Amino acid sequence: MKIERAFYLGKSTLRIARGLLGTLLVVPDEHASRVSGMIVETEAYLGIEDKAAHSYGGRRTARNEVAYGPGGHAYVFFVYGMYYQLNIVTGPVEHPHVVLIRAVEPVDGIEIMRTRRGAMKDKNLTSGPGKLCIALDTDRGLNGADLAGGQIWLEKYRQFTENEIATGKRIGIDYANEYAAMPWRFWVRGNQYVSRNREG
DNA sequence: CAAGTGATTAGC
DNA sequence: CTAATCACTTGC
Repeated sequence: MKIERAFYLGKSTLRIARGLLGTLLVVPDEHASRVSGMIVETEAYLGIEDKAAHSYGGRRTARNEVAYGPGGHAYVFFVYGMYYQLNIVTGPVEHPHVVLIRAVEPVDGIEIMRTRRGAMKDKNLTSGPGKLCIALDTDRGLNGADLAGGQIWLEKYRQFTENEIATGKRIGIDYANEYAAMPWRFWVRGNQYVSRNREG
């Protein structure tokens, strides 16, 4: 069952980032009907105040424009000359909070993911933000896509309890000074598809 | 551990 | 216009 729009419009992006663990990220596919993975790792980016966020200080560019739109849409951007990263926009209009999807566990269409990822061990198929975008074929064509539409969406799948979820600092944002230490990364404890195994 | 990669951004 | 940067991955 598709996640309802109200969920994405919630006040606390941190709660949404936690709540996304265990939901299924689904992309339709012409060969396999659909390709999907269960979200096992997320990071919250808290808009204007967050030095690690693209919208820090109110920065507003062509790239991050969709983050200023209403929650419940995909924000996809390109980085390091090679990789896409998939985010979920949260909160109301003019409130540029997003949740980065850092890792999923393959559920539907694993054969297609193997083809897209090349000669890779299964545990490397979707265990990172760039990897999962290749496996699920989520590129800039999905930037701004409505999660209530038919291009990409999330479904309820599993629930994790408090102690199955771990929290720590975010990855790859050391430039963000005091915000680099904020515990805004969430992951499913012990899951082999989490991008790195470390506490924090 | 460092190279690769090019869109995006800020700063002239 | 130009130069620096970058929410990563892979292969050495």
